[in-house]
Amino acid sequence: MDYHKLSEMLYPKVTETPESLEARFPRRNLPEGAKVTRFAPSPTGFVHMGALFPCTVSSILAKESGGVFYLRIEDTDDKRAVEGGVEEIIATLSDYGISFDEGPSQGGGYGPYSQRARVEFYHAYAKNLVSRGLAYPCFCSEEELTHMRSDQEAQKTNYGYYGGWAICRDLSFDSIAERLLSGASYVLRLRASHESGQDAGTKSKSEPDIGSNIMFDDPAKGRIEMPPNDIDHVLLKSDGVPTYHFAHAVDDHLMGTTHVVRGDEWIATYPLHHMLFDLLGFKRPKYIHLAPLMKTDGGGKRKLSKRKDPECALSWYAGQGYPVQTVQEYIMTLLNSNFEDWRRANPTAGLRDFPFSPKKMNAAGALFDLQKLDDVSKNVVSRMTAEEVYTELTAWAERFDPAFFTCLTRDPAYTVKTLSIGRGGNKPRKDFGRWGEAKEYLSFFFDELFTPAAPPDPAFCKAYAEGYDPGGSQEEWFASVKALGERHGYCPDVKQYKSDPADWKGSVADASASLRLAVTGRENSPDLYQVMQILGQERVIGRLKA
RNA sequence: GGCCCGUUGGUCAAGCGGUUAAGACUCCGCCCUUUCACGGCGGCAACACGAGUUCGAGUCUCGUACGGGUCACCA
Repeated sequence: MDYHKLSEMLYPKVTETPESLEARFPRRNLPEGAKVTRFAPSPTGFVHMGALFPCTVSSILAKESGGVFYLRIEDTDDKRAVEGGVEEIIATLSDYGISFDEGPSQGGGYGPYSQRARVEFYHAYAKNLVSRGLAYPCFCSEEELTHMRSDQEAQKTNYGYYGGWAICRDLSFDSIAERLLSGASYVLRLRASHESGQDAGTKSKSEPDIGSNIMFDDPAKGRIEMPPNDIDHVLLKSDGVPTYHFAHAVDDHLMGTTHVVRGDEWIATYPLHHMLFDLLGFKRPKYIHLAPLMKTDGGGKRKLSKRKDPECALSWYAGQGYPVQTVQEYIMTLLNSNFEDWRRANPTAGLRDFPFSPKKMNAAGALFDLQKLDDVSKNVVSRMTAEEVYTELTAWAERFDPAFFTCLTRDPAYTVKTLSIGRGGNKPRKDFGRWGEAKEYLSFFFDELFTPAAPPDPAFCKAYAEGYDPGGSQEEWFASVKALGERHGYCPDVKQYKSDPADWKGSVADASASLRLAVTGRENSPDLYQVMQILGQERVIGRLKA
């Protein structure tokens, strides 16, 4: 077989060669240790949790090493493309603090940055492989492949196009030429081995190829050892567009990627990638495989699903009113086990300052825990200033709760005051973590949201209202609560009350509880004195007497 | 079915041959406190199972069970 002649027949118009491409895309000139990483989504427009994880890791790895992080659109499957999807992806990631050094919108020296625009590159390498006898056209139809699969199942042999099952592997030149002339469609397959078909297909299982296994070291998973690839995988689909595998090899080589971060569902295809890089003469990148996010379902765990789980979509967090920073912090918490400790030690430090370590990543899939997310969020919100909360809260309300938005923005200074209670200092309040929760928390500050509740001791409330003096200090204020409470049968000293409860109706704590319920309509509220100050004399007295 | 990965309290998660097996979330108790929170202190609660290697195993090896992934002209 004259493979060179075959390659010319298959790709007569291809003018680029591996040599010309190597010359066009020289190795990146970067400092020692700089990592080049990428985010490579399909242009569906959606970024989901499962994608944000590897994306975050890639971004961090590049940034902290002074390397390059770029966006590459994997649009080889035209069924998935969505209008405006790329812009949507960029905008979403920008919200989450992730930006690219190179990509389809801003360009860069290693583009184009979408795979459809790179087809000639793949063909140059494909032609080269064919001319070296390492790839061949396959004319099998979908039906034939389906039959093959069921035969393999019946024979309990491994599935796939390999060895003796690879019927197009040894087609003669004339036979290929004839089919091409008749316009038959074909895919280009890798010739995974040169063994004669029969041997490979019937190799005895009791004689494994000891020592021929390939291995790689994954920082997250440790050393992984697998048998080498023996499947004649498809390299170019019948429309000439590459499969993920082939595009991965060509693109990541040409674009100088040093570290590939991806989900661990890709581990199974590693042997193919290993083989492709070797055959093409490329230096293999380092791989970091991340375990999938899990969630409890019924009794067991399962992978977080794009289709079934709303919390998989990033938009869900926006709708619930989780600050972006919460999601970022939570991702870091799941990604690196020492992040929480670091955060406690550095409560105000920026996320970028965290020393991320790929080795600290967990090998097993983490369970996505909404309760934990709430806790993280409360901490995040408690560290914000009242003005920051105001800005984010109103932005959320404008989109998701217009009525609430109207309340909040009617008097911005007033709203900021309500948000200031218990904020700042070493022990900030942690009343809410989601903007959706803030409405409930703030309800009594706005008359249209206020729901009155009957206090246990209306007489006391009324008496208190009669003598209410809004001008006093906090100390004077609570001295007056104690004094009036005592006259109504409430012990001014909680400890004394506890040791001798029989003599009293309750303690000053119960007196306060009555006032709180009357003024706020709730058993929980921030510091009552400050609440009353903000509400103003008229509203306080009105509610106490109601 | 083949191949690969995983399994420490309810959840997340340290641990790398010798530890009283960290810490966080949840829950419970106590303290602080005018209230509500915050905070502090304490408690409940774990190495999937079985062999082996070793003076000694959560840590190494093998097997079993369970969970997950993958085996497309999808990525």
